[in-house]
Amino acid sequence: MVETVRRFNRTVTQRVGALDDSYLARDRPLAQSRLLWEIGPAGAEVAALRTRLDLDAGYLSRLLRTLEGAGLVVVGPGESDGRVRTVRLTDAGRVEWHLLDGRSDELAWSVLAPLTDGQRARLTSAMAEVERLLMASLVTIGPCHPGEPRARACLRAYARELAKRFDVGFDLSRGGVDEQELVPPAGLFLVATVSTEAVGCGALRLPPGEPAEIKRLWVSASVRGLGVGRRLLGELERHAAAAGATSVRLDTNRTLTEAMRLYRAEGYHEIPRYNDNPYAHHWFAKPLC
Amino acid sequence: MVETVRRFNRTVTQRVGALDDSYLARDRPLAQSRLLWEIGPAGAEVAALRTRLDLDAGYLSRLLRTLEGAGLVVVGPGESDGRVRTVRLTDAGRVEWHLLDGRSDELAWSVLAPLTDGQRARLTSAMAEVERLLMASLVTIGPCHPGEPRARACLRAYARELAKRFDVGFDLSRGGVDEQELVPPAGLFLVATVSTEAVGCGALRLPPGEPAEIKRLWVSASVRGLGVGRRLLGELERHAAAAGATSVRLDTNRTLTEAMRLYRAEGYHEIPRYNDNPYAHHWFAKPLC
DNA sequence: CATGATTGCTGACTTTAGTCAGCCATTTCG
DNA sequence: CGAAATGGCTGACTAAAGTCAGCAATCATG
Repeated sequence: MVETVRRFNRTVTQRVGALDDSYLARDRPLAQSRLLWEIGPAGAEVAALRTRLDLDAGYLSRLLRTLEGAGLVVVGPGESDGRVRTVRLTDAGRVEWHLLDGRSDELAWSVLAPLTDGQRARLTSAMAEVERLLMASLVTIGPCHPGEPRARACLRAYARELAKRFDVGFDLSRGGVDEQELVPPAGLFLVATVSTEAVGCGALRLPPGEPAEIKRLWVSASVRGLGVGRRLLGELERHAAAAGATSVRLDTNRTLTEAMRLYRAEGYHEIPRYNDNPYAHHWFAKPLC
Repeated sequence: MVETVRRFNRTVTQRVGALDDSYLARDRPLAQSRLLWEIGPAGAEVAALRTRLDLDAGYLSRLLRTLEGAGLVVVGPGESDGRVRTVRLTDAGRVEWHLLDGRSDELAWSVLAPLTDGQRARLTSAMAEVERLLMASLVTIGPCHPGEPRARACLRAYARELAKRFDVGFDLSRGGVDEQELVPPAGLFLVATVSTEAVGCGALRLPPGEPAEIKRLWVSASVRGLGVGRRLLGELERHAAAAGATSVRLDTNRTLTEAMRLYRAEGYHEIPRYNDNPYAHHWFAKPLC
């Protein structure tokens, strides 16, 4: 199995990667093309680009200056936060972007073209499988101080999503969870990351004299369905058990049906209301062995 | 389908590629590590490294000088051809190579580790499938003057292989094929390549007044079983038909059983001896529609 | 043995990529 | 309000990657 993975890494990653890069880097340096592509017709925030492409702030700034100099993008002030700047493609930039997009299509087609129909179907389904499983295995889960940027990014995304899904909106500060409660030994905050991007989180409170409680369980849409939520939940439970808890409990909103499915599948059962969280409709608990 | 291939290229190629590179490039620059790895415990010829890694001759030379300076390799004279130099790892180089090898194993295992047994099995079989089909689709077939380096490399490999397989050895010059006969309009020489490496060839003679003849059909062991021989044969037949030939014929040695299987599968039937090729035991022909 | 092709090496570059410290503007928090 | 944190920009770097022309050794061939 290890041998298969190694062969795959060697041939596929190297060869296809090189081909891909050479297609992208035809008119301008690779980093510029990649950045231009990543900005996209919808525009993007500079901070988001930095984490997605894992670039040094100075280097990114310089790249943006070059693209701006070439008349391909404009960097303007952010919408809500004046420090976060947003990049948009100009008309010329949009033309370039479509050119890159076309090349990407062309490259993809050149892979499919020499194959028979049957081979094509087998190749694409195998590719989808590899991508899915690889993504799942590239997710690493580890503890993180809730004040760290990665944790903050998760909590922001968590709040943004709940605000969108709840009929009444959502305000993180009304959750009644103090940051200090999520630092060992009083609790734990876990973050799931893919390369440098945070794609999920989960928190555990260990209030003395009360059962352990799970809060802030969130998984980014980009990795949903790969078992990340399950892994986060399991890690939190393991930590709670190690700290001596005999059970964990949690609350949830009626709109979060996937979450409730997960809880039930993992052995949680519904219990009566145990707090006055204004956003909660259901309360669950699970005994720890 | 195109969308699937694009997603695959984007996520897998980028992310795994970057991870792979960061593992390799821990103690020394990436290019040096890659080169060291490619040399391997068995050593390699400089010319072979250049085509495999697609490097500039000057750059490669410099990289070798650096590795030599670090006491990891020794560059010595070639065996048969005094111009082609061979690189071998020193004891220190072998240690480094094993370190890289170990890291590669480690990386592969880190991909498998977070998955369940079932997921692992699915991932590795999907990887093998992708690799196979991708390799097949990255093979490009095109005409090439038989004097070009790529063609010469193929013919050398062809001769080397036949010399190994025939009981009586093999001498290309006794084949009775003149280079000029394989240049349009008198004939055709096709080469199959993956990125810059030649992995197969096939030749067509169109002697006036005689049936067309296929010669020098060879496929590198690295891509055998992916239909490259079939594609080469088909291209040659198509060219022969376009040139007005109504049939093609060829001869082969009794030790080349896979080749004979291919010929029969493609509609060739055995015919009586039509030439005095000292290496031939069987003669085949196929009518062209 | 003279000639031309092949192979590799070296010097002298240019371009890309990446890093780090310091600065300023904006926002958040006490 | 002031202090601290955050986000981005610039200058001044270093290192790596890649290119090109010219040279020397070796080999194939007439």
